[in-house]
Amino acid sequence: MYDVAREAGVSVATVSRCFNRSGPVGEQTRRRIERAAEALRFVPNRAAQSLRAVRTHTLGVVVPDLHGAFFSELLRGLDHAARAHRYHLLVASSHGSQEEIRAALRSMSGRVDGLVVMNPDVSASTVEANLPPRLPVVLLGGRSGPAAGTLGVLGIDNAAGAGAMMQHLLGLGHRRIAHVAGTASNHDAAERLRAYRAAMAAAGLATDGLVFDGDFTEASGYRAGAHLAGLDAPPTAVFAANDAMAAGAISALRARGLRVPADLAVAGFDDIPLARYLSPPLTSVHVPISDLGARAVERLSAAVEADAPLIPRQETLPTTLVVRASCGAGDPS
Amino acid sequence: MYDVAREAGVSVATVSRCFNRSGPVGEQTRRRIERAAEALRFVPNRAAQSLRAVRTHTLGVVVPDLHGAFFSELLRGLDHAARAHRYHLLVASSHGSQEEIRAALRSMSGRVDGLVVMNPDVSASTVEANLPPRLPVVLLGGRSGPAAGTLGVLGIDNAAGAGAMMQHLLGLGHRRIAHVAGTASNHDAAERLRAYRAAMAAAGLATDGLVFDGDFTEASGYRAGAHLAGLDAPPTAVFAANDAMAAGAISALRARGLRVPADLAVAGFDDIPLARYLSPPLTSVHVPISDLGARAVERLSAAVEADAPLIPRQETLPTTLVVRASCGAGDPS
DNA sequence: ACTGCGGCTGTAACCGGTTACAGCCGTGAA
DNA sequence: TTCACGGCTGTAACCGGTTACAGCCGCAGT
Repeated sequence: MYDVAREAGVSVATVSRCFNRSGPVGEQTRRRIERAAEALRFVPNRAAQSLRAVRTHTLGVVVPDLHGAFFSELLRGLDHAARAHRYHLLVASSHGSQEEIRAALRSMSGRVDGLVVMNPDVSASTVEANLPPRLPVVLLGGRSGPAAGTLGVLGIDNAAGAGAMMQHLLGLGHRRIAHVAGTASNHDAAERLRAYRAAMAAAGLATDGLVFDGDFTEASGYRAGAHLAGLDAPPTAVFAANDAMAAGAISALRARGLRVPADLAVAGFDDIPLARYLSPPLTSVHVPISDLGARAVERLSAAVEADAPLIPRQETLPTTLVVRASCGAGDPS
Repeated sequence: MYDVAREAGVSVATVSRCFNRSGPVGEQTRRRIERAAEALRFVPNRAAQSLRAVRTHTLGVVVPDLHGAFFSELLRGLDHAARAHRYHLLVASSHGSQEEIRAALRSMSGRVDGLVVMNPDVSASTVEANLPPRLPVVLLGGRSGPAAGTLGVLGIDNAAGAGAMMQHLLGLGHRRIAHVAGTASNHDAAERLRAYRAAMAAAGLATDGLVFDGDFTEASGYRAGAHLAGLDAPPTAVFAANDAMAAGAISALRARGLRVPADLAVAGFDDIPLARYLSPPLTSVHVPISDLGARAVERLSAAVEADAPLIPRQETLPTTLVVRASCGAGDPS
């Protein structure tokens, strides 16, 4: 900036005012400055601006992984809302490891005005210990305990969603319903599994041998499908903890000559955009993934604008059952 | 930091040395400092560190959109490589608009050590005009002209991939082959369309009425499938410019009672992870998406470490044909 | 000619770290 | 006792912007 000032024959203060329109600058002075800035390819250094302003216009995002449609959709929601509020996104992924989480959180300090942390197995105290006080943070989909300290918590209603799906399947007459569970340490996965077990128990049905441990990937869904197809008494329905595993399961079942839904109904969870385009279109539980991101940004943005600590409220977004052809009911389109 | 220094009864220099192990610090002094830092929840301000060090340990990523498996996969590749080189990622999306691109680029200045820009319709001069000189930049999948100025260019071999796919379809005996094109302004889409036309022309086949304008979304693929199924003389094969549109097309064809591949073969492009789990498993052109991201990070990282301008080389990554069941050939699993 | 005033512009402190350089202190040797 | 030396620690400049405050200049009014 000093170079631009020298080139234009003015002081740095004038250059700054010219760029931010934060003070009066003479017409021809402005032209000289703009010419100089262009010639020198001057672009203001945001780090310096952030340092001085104590505002970065950036929100941090820490997710366990970037793989799959779920995170893609979440990021899209975050991005969309961030753009609307004129924020940028700083993304870090912490492949589950506590150490990586610590590093990711610490790397955010001073670079962001607020933080979205999605991590099943991270405690509120870990987050707080590695961030400066007063930084607004929203925890996504963590344990639904009371929002601790100054953290906001945002989750989805896994129990209600999984419950609705189970009622749907039971209502269609299914009695042997299998469940392909998500990553064991994942909180959402645990809630979905619990709701499955509860619904089966309430209907007086056993779940022995009907729960398959998956990890949210298509490949694990495929393995589950292959396993179930080979059973002596295969289930008549499979409820997967997410859509990717449901797609994998369908693929495995078909490869073994089973028809979906005629021989076996399949249902998923998340309702990713592709779900309606699978063959057959997948019955799923719609999760407002991008709304989740949008809502997180709203809350952070509100806290930042007001320069007040975030209200440590817990919020749960509703889920809705989406019936398509893969369970044999509803519009077969 | 001054607070920590005061609390521990030392100077800021000692605190800094203690944290970075960049100088000798007495044993009990260190303990006092650590105790004070913990009590005050001190986390160093990265903006200040960046400003002083002129290194941010962050790479910027500008993509047109965050939607879909392609970007998800790209981000994963970038993230993985960035993590390996101990970099963080600053992500911005510029929904196509020139103005948003400008804003995104300018917001990166001083916050990143290097930049990955993926944008079909952005000229090298736009990029250069909105970034400080000497900032290493890799352009992804842009026009494959000679790498301009100081920009690196990284692309994939669309022509070879689409060509191989067309040879495969023609080899299976197909003569009426339709193409579902990607977003018109997209460079990759244009190259794939061109290769399709070239292959048809070389085989002496007409393409009248066989090209459908899509936009890379499942919905546009669905519309294309519905349209093609309703033709008086439907094609015997459909080559979609990406997998999402292929999935949409399959869904539409099945909804109208057509069998894939028996009545109509379908092929895609990108080979997203889900492709093998579609029903039927999708024949596609494998694009090393995550390698693309990894390679971009490698080149930027090399330039940053060497503190030398990036070598403005153009690099093209190969694509490979992946035959699955959706075209009636190959392993039907 | 002098004063008042308003429009531009310049000087310098500050944001929160890092680090070159200088200084302090205690110990061992002369 | 004096001096050299090495191990710690403190002072202050610097990174690149922003901005409070002061100063300059020209013009209108008296």
